[in-house]
Amino acid sequence: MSPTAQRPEALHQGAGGRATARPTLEEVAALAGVGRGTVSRVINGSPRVSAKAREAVQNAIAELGYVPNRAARTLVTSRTDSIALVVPEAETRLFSEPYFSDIISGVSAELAETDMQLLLILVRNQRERERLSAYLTAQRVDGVLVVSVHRDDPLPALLESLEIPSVLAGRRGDLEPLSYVHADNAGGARMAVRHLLRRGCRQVATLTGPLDMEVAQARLGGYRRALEEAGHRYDEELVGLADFTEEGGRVAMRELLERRPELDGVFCASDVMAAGAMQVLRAAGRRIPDDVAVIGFDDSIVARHTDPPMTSVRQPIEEMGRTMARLLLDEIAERGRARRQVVLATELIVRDSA
Amino acid sequence: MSPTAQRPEALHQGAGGRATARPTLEEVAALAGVGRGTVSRVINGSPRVSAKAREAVQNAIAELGYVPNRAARTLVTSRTDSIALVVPEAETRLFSEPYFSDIISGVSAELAETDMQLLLILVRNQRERERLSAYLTAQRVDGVLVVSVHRDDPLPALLESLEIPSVLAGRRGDLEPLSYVHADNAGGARMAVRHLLRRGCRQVATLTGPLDMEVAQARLGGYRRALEEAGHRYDEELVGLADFTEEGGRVAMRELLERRPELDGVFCASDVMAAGAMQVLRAAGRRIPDDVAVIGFDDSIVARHTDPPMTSVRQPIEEMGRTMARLLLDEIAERGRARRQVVLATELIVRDSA
DNA sequence: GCCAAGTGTGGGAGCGCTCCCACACTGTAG
DNA sequence: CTACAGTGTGGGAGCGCTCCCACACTTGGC
Repeated sequence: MSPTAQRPEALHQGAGGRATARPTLEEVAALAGVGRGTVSRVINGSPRVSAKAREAVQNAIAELGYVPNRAARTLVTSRTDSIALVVPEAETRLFSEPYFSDIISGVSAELAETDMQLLLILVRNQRERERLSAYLTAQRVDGVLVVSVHRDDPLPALLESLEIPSVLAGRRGDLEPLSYVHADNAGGARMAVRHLLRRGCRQVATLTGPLDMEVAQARLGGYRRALEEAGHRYDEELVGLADFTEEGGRVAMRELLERRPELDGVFCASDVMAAGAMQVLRAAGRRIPDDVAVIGFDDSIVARHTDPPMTSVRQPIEEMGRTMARLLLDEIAERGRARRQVVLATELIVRDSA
Repeated sequence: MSPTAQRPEALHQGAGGRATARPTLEEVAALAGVGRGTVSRVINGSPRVSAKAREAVQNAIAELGYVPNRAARTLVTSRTDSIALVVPEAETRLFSEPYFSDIISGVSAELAETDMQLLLILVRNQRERERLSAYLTAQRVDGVLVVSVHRDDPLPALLESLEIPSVLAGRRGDLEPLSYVHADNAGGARMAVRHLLRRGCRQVATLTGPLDMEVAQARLGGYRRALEEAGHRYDEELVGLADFTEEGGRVAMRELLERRPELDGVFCASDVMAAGAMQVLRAAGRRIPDDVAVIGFDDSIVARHTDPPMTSVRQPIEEMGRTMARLLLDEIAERGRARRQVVLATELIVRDSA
């Protein structure tokens, strides 16, 4: 039996193109003339290794092209060196599209320096929720990133009780016990509404997201605060309850227009809602921004393509992804460290709709 | 020493909330009154188990809440039960945004039934390319899905030589040796151009993507074919070379307009290019679609928000993701099976721009 | 000169699985 | 009755690592 035929599934192409078995710690140790323990110490950066031994090992590693076997390491340490990014399916659509890929991009950028791998888990129904629980209970990841949370989402509580390091994008409420990163939604909303007031709007309405999400609440809160600071009364009739979607924006805008035909400004809690609202306004014969000024939220690709181009609040999404990853890595490295909260600034991008 | 203090990192919350060590095969075997081998056979669905033994094992598994340890299994089988989705960073932006999340969504839907996990790998520079090679060489995944390929991309060749099961979204050229799934780009383009001709356009131009990508070539090919089938001459002056981006679309459209002011139709190989082109056309005083009809490709979110709403070619992206996953699972299950190619139909979504 | 503490090292044990060999039982043919 | 194939089963070996104990060798203080 030829040596290469023994375990065909464990072969790989060596540097020379020859099929060779993957080298093990043992082989590295033999080549370097040291014991397994020393090689392991070198690989894991232990300081208790002499310079001479370290060099010999490093040479051997380079020569053999040795790469540690992750499964073997996981088996003994029960670390997995991987983290999960959990995305409730609905969210990939609900959020403006770049949100999703920018978060991923930020997370992945931050992880690039480590040898953590990123697992993507979409949860689209109850069954998959349960699978996720089993998955997490079975400790198959070192930590969890959750892309968005509703107030009654059972996942954060699960994470809390399992004591798995985790970081949320957004929070459930003011007293979120888990670590989270979020944009300054209230501040962004406030900025937007102040902009509307400054340009002379007297009757500023708002289109909200689903109020079981803290983001939606915060944006509504910022709207209210800006109005009250400017001495306006907060008027519930100017608040259109919607759901972040384009169609929702259209419906709510129509109602708003019926209720308060005199409105001259709308702050929308998402760009797509704003796009829907703009269609309705235009259909109703209102000029934008002259009759009604409109501001969106997210500064997504849609904002640049509406007519007129939309003024919108931008949140630093990629930065949020990076920060989430960073917090999570810290929490994994230092189990039981205090949970942390990070708020990132938003920015008003002024275009032509307001 | 209390039993629970022995290996604190290997504890988990049992059903009752009590911290218990994760059960192992051995414990299941003991409870079921059988040997380790029998439990293993039950778990892996071997037919060589008596009904009685199988039932006893299944009860024990349920009672203990046993979940196999993946690392241990990987260590001996050298299967990893995970596949990688490789995304060249640039592409997450280049493609219309839903593309990315729809592919993921399709892949993940198909994987939901299996216990494969999805690893996401973004490659943003040369260094990460090399890390990816090392990663693949170290056999850390059972298969690879590649989101898009350029003609000179070294990755497919690497996958080929490593003989790792893999499926591409798109292909490098006609003779792609790897399995791939792609939309009928040529057919979609042809459909779009025929639509333009049918509505009376006499001078139909096109804006292409980067011609080192097969998608771009195919869409250009479809454009050409439709013209020639209708008895028109293929005129290079009507071809604007661009790069799928909005800014590229603007630039190319301006040049086209200068070269051929009489043009009355444009087929654009992406929606965002079409959006850019529409801006330029409007700035030049052309009415859409009356003076110039415009068609995009992708039917992305942008298409619904341009003014007027854009006619566009839709590709079944989620279905592509599903199909890719399915082909890959087959290839993993049956090593060395023939590579397969799947072409999915495209569809023309008619709105107001043409 | 001795002991104590500190350093670097080798290698056994063991993580939780799958693989496979050996063996005990069937049942059927000779 | 023996022989033999077929079925179901138990458990040893071993995957490649980390952990940790034991040991050799150094150094410094008395």
